[in-house]
Amino acid sequence: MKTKILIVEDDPHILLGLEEVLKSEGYETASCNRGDEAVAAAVKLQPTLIVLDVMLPGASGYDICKQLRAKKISTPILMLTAKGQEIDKVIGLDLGADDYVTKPFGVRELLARIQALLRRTGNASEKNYSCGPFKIGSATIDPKTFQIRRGKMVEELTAKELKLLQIFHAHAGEVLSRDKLLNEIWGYNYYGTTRTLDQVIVQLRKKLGDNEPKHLLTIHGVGYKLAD
Amino acid sequence: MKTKILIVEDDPHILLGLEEVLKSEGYETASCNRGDEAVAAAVKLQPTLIVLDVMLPGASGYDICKQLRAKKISTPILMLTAKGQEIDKVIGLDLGADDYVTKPFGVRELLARIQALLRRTGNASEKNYSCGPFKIGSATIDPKTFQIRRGKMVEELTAKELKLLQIFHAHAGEVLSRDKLLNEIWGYNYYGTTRTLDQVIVQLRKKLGDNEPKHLLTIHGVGYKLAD
DNA sequence: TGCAACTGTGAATGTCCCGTTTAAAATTCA
DNA sequence: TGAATTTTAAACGGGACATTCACAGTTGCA
Repeated sequence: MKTKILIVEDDPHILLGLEEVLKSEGYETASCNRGDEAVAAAVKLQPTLIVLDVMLPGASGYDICKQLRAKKISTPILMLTAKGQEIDKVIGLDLGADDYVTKPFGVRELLARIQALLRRTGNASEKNYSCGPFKIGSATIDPKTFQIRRGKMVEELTAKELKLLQIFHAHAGEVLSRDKLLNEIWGYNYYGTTRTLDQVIVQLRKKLGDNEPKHLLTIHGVGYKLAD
Repeated sequence: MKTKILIVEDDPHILLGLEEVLKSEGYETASCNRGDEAVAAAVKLQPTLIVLDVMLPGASGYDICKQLRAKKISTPILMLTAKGQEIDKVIGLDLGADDYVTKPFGVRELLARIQALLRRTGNASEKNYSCGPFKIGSATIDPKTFQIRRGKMVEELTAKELKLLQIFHAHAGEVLSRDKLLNEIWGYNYYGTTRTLDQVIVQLRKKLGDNEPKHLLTIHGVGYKLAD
């Protein structure tokens, strides 16, 4: 089944652009250019995801968010906000939007966020990372408890550490570039240094007892790979 | 291969500053100070990324964006805009710029954004070649894991070794000149000796178990070719 | 056959990437 | 708010890989 995206946007220029881009990516699109019709459209069309402008005739994006959540509709919402608009309110739990993009935004960023959102909410075409325990070398990782066990040693994992382990596990044996890992874990607009990743690797090698290293291998100039 | 950045900027002050900064960061730079020459320059120079001022003599940054995208050139574009310029609606969708920085901007911010842009546009150098395993003689090469297997022998490949193998495989049977190989792997302005290539060939023959040699054949005075 | 140009290869050198430590900043939690 | 934890940043040394060197071996051609 195709993923259906509802776009609520009054500027015809942007709307057309969005539709074109999303269609070219294989999404099915529907649109709505008035705020006061958006809720009805969402109910009727049952989209997988909603892209919602904040400034709209009829009703603001904020209102729509609230109304949808009030109706117990939990469709993921990606907000479009202009720079300077108060975004604090948008992402908070009180409104229920799941992510936001500030205009002007790049096509790639938008797509990345849509994908991320779909993935997070479990509607992704790609697989989610499993929640069951798995092993790396002699260590057992349990995503549910954020713990890593090795013999009788038990240690806690941080969110980033766990995620990195899950990615490695899902792509066991494959070489994963630093860039790819950074994108996967830190998101598509992370402006930090690439050394941050090393730090997590260091911690993981310690917790895995991987001193040689035998499991988290460095591929010089490229990235890392997991060898069981 | 060095990352090449094309700077399109008419203010010589800013241009020089940008060039200096980017060069000191290890980027290769090219520049263009007229809008109406920018598209041609981008086509000719094939930069990895374009830094594009909005206000330009000849043609505006907006136009250049459009023209490039119309030509299906998807080089990532970082826009330079003055404060107050109306970029909101235009920059993102219908124009296809990927990010922007408002003047005056800090060097750190600019560099961070360039890095982020390069990262998220996935500048993996070996992206063009297929990712599935392939065979050369009795050896199996797996690009995903950077490994070469021959019977029960498994060895690791370096990035350059893998890339060279992929090129040979993509042009199996063809004679590839040293110059062509050097250009493909080291980039179009590499001033090193041609002996560097030989060294990689030596390593590969070892890892392929190609002693005679039977697979990586030397074409005297020209280059090499792969015979399966 | 002999010369000149080209190539193979081990070893020396150089360069840049990564590992690691330390500390600061951000975040969480009490 | 302040302590504890997590995340990010900066700095530096070691080491892996890339490159060059030197010389022997090979090829092509007159």
